[in-house]
Amino acid sequence: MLKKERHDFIMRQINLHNRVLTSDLVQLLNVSEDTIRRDLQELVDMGLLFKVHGGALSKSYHSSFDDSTVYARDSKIIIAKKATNLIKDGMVVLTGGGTTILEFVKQLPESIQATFFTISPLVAVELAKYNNIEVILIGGLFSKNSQITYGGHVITQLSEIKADLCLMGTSAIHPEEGLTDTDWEINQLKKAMLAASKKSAVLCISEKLDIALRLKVCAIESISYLVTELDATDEALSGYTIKSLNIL
Amino acid sequence: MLKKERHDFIMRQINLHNRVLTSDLVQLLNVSEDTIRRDLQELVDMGLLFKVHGGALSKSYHSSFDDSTVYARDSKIIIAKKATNLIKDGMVVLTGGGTTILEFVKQLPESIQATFFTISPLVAVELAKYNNIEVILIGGLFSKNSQITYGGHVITQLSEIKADLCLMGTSAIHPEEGLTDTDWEINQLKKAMLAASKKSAVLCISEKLDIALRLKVCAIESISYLVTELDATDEALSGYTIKSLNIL
DNA sequence: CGGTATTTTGCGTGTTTTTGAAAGAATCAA
DNA sequence: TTGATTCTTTCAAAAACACGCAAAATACCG
Repeated sequence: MLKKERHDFIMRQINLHNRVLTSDLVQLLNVSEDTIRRDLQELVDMGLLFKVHGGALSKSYHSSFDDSTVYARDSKIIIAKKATNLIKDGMVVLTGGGTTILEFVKQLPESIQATFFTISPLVAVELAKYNNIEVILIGGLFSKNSQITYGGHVITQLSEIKADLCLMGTSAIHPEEGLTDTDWEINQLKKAMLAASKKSAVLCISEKLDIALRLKVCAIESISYLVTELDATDEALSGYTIKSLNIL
Repeated sequence: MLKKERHDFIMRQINLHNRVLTSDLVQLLNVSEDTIRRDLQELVDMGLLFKVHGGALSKSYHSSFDDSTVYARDSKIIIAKKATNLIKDGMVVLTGGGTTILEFVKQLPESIQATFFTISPLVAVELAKYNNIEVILIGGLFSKNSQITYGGHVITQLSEIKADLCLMGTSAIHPEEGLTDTDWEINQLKKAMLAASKKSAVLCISEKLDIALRLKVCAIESISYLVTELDATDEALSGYTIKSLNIL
């Protein structure tokens, strides 16, 4: 393999994952550590990446440090990590959009092997960084507010698929009223997503608990998993302890 | 074997595999290393390939490399600005993906009112920033390399729409060979996109001119506009001056 | 046809680039 | 702190390279 091709390979890895480990590259490219180190140094000299102990980072990663703008990011990371346990190799998963789902994708283990359907372009792009995940983006009208596809076309396509698990963020959840929403289109969409999956998991930060909005998506009996940043035994979750709903 | 034959042979190898090793050529062509080196140098001087230690690479191969810094960004901005003149209020536009298209979107006037179909999630997200643009994302399998949707589902949907203008980036364009590509799926996709539009514009940085790859998309007669960073009267564009093709 | 210029090619020589190994310093994680 | 990993520096061998030269082939011209 030519040096230029190695550089190319490394840059592709960087652009894909925003980071790269020296040791991984040694294995993948089958050359000595020294060669990789020299390659990385040359790429640094060209100003294409950023070297750290153990590997290298994307230059743009440095600037994307303003992830702090994501509201309640710490909580969402906890939720995301818990949710990754639901994904097993070989699964077919359907996901919505939103920052929590996006965080969930980032927390997935590197080696996971699965098929993901999603209505969120941003989630699709993030999922594409995993080698063993097949990504199918469901197309349709693109919503400027929620950055997901919606509308009749999306719902038609959802009716044609059957996933093992549906992962969605939530606007509001309530023990009696179940999942609720304010937007008619989003409401329809969520119903269609639930109908397209055998099981469903709702990712929900604790402050959205015990709230009911105008439009009902489904009862909490229709949900299989509720994932919050709280401990499963937490007082605030007592209203949700029914047999069909796993809290984690 | 004549020199010209060797050159042709080398170029065929390059277009086929995107790369070639000096040592391989020595064996295949049964000449000395020096001869091969001289051949490669001459092809470089003609601007047909890219020489590296150990062999040579295709000029278009170069493209996947600099995604982070966006290769030849200045040129792409010039192209993008020119291309925005093609968009009129009320138009239905179909776009592909790639950094040039993305730059084009960023250069659009704030007030533009139009409908955009796209196979690129990133383009969709960028388009969504415009209030008066309706965005329809065409869904399907998501390609990790090119960050666009592809496959049979995309092509089926493309067959159902009719746009006024199709905007696409390009891997290679040649006066006789027309638009060409190396990837079968992308090739099919581009054909479908062209078929779905009344007119078509190709955005192309000058270094992709006069290159022919393995798979043909269409003849240059099928293209309505060719947008490069060069002046329309530039020498390098002389081979493309046919009646049906507007150069800008 | 003969003689001269030009091109092409291969070879020898010396230089540069690339790569891996070794040794010791620096860094990290527990 | 201690042990393990990772880094840096230095060195050596192999591969690839550039340059000049000369033989062979080809083209050109009177």
